[in-house]
Amino acid sequence: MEKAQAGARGRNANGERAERSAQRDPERTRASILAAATKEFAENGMGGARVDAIAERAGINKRMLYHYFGDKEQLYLAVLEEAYIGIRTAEKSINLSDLEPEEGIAELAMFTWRYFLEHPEFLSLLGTENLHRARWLRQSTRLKELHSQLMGKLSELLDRGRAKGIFREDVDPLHLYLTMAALGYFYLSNQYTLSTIFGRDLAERASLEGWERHIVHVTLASIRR
Amino acid sequence: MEKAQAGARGRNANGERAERSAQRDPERTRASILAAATKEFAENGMGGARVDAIAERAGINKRMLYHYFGDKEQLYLAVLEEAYIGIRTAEKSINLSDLEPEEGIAELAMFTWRYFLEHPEFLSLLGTENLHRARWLRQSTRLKELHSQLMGKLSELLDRGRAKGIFREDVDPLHLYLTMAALGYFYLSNQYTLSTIFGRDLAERASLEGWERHIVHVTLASIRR
DNA sequence: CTAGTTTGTAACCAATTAGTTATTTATTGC
DNA sequence: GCAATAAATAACTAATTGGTTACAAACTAG
Repeated sequence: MEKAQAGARGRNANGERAERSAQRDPERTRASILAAATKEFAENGMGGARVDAIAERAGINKRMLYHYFGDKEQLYLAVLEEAYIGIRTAEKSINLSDLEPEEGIAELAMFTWRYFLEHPEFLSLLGTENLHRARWLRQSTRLKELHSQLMGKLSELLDRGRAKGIFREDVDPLHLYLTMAALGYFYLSNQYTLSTIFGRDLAERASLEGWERHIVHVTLASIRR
Repeated sequence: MEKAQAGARGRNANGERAERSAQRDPERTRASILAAATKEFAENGMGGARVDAIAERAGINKRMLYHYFGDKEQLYLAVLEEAYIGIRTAEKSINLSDLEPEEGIAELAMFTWRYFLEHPEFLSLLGTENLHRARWLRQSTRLKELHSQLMGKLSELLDRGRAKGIFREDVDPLHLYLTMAALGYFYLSNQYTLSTIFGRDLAERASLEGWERHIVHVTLASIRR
């Protein structure tokens, strides 16, 4: 091509950013690298992911990937951090304090299940990261505070249920969260081997709906007095 | 080295195999390749595992690996099949028919948990295989019959408990197995990220024992009338 | 004892891979 | 308008990787 078109460039009358030039757009480039990397790492793991494949999926030159993220490992960590921020941010938006304790627990259990169902790449990334014993996650500083909020919410629901006399005295909020998460995570992340060896398609709509009800049932049964 | 020592070779007086030559021993070579491959695939996944690393771990020449197993993918499938045979074989040895229904379920839940705890490589292999949507497991023919036995055992326990009036009417044996497996699998396979984000070491002895009790409690609570 | 087969080794190869260099083009602060 | 800087491309490289070739030693059947 020759010179740039005068069309979509610079700032508009209000001094705000106009729509970016088709030729240069750092934010969009960065975002598309991150999105492409999320897919590639989720599908192939850290060891199986290919930097060239990420560049191609993102429609950018490989050099840009190193420009924005340093190297493959830092890119992977950025992907992982963004994935955690995604679920914890979505969690924030559910309001549990208006609900009865049992309803609140059920709501959180269903939220977790549905989030896992709609974000298979999150599950894959967790699997990959654990394969490597949290080697990269442990380097991340800015994640821990995200999780104390979740524990706080659960503790509050448990306290209210205990005061009402409907929940057991000795429920550990971490155990409760792990129970809900385990039931959703295992079913979805292992659906391929499970469907194969048990000869039942776990991805069918009816099976998925049945498992959601099962999760709520098991979770509540485990904490009721 | 020069000529072979006459020492440990050929057959003994009874015509049986004597202890193998130090120089040639196909069975031992094959077994050590399989053991080394199990470790390498479990630690690094299919994409991250290195054929050279397997050969080195096994203390054999890489050529032998191709001689016995064809290529990397067939070796991986052999590792996976052996891992499944391992757990299903161990399961066979527990006798549930002498136990009361509740005890039987508890026994199976504890067995599953302990097997997972003692065979982390099995969990890793499942994770890797599911990352690839059971691509290799689906090619395996000889695995399905292994699993119908397990379902049979569970159905029998559930029937007896239902007849006794202590279990609910509508329990799906597959759901029951998935519940026990999910609680063990998730805790162990995700222990590294979970310990990191929640700031609690899930591998501590007391935590592990607490989780075993939790699994039994949740499993039984979910099926009791 | 010997020819054929199996088990084993060492060195090699073509393809792939993470990361770089050299260079050009667009954008921005002054 | 213009120098400085940021964004982008294409081509390259050194190391690694899965798989192979050529060859040698050990075992077995007749």
